[in-house]
Amino acid sequence: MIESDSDRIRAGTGNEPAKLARPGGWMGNNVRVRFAPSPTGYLHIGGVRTALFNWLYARHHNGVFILRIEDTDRERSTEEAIHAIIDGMSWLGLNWDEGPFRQVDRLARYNEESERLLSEGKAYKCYCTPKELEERRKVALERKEVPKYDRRCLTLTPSERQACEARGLRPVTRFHCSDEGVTVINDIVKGEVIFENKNLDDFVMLRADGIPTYNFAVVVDDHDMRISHVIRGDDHLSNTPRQVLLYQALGYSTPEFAHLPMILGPDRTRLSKRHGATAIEAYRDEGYLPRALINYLALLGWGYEDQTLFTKDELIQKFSLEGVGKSPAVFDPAKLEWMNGVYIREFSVEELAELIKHFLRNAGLPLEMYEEAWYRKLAEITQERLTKLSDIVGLSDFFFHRVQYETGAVQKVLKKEGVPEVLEKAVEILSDNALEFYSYEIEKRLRGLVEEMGLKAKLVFQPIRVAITGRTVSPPLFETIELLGRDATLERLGEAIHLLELADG
RNA sequence: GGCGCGUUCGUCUAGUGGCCUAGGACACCGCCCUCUCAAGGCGGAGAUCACGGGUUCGAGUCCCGUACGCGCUACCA
Repeated sequence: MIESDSDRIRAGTGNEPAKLARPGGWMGNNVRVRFAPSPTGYLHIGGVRTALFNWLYARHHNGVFILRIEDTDRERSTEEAIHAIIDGMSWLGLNWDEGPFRQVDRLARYNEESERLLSEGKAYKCYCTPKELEERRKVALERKEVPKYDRRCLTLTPSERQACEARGLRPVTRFHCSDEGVTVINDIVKGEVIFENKNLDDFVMLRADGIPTYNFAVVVDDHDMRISHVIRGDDHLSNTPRQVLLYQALGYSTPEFAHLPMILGPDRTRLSKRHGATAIEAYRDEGYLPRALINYLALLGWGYEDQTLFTKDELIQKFSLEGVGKSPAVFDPAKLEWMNGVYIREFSVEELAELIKHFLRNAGLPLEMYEEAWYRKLAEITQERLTKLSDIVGLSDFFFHRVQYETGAVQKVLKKEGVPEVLEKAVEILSDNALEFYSYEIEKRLRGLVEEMGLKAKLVFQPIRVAITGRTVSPPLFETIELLGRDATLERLGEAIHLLELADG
């Protein structure tokens, strides 16, 4: 999907507006949507959900999905974050048709539109310093007044302006909002929302260094990129009237808006770093599957009848903005885990074996100890026990190194009456060369032992399990023995017997 | 403070005026299966649809108010 990150990122470079492909005219539709993250941190769950809804909407309508990096915050934007976004989207299979565009590459274009507004008297230069602004805001707040910019620079005379310039003050450009009337947003998910213009103030559209602020850049970009539907988090709803006013001032037609409800943490505040792993990479590293993440995230804010499991194609086919709910959703890791397990169980053993090896390798285990076929068997016996792929490590690391007894396992299982005898008999059985070392044969013989000793099966199998795995919980015993191999099994049994003798003496 | 949005089982949701004595999924509990853990099967508990008023023959569904939560109110996005 990505030919070369750097090439892609440069796609919008130049002093001219980025070249934008024509809409997919052959289908006769013009749905063009975008995901526009700011690269100020990693790609998080909330962002992915927004990206996903945009992507689904585009794919459902055979439209165009655009990736745009909103990097106008020069302080906090990083190249690293841009790569994290690109990698994350690629990994999830949320492929984009145009971009990634970067706003820093389009500075000349914002400036051009800003000049136009300036010359039409719809915007003005403001020389107030951040410090002064901050001070006035504080005072207003103390007096319980609404902290609004007082427009003192709106009426600056040319000579006053010159005086400011002479003092070395670098102006920002403010958009002049009308106090009259109302701005109505017809939001696809929220419905009609009415804002009184008098509650808006003259916000900064171009900073002193010529870099646009969000509200301005987003409008120019969405227009230039001919975005038909702006689908984004509803934290942007309150900003929408400012943008609509800009659309009108610039003579642009407005797109459709669809504001998605937020994703919340368990404390019901917007999901963030504070809530633990929210970076998409963290989920990838823990062994969550893209299809599980996508399925789960699709259900956060959207639903389709009673269905909970969806393939990507079904999602594309069934998704609609009308099906998006209005209220925020709490992110539930437990349900994601369950769903991930469901998808893990759908893999063939060949597929799962490959995935599993990757995680074992990352854990530093010596993969070369075993052959291909061995890993397929491992996959087979662990498949229904995995909820995340990384679980494979804790479930099977004992195959790769000496037994480390789990705390309590020895006391609870091994140091019980009759255990040495059980283990010794097991050694006897398993060292019999007439025994073909396959789980089925092993099971037959060991069950014979159970019968012979007249014990409950558990009392025979649990000691053996602890002896060879060090744990009270493991994959099925007979398969585990087969996979461990005769030598290692006998060795471990022997060690356990020895351990018990020492304890006795 | 102002403005905006939201409110159905613990969680995600179905529900668009009568089919709702409110359905499904996760989580939880019990039973079955069973060498452990899972997976699977069966069953259970869990929501006076935030609260209060209306409209209507009839409201979770429409209207108004209140409460609570969240968001915006930056030379962040």
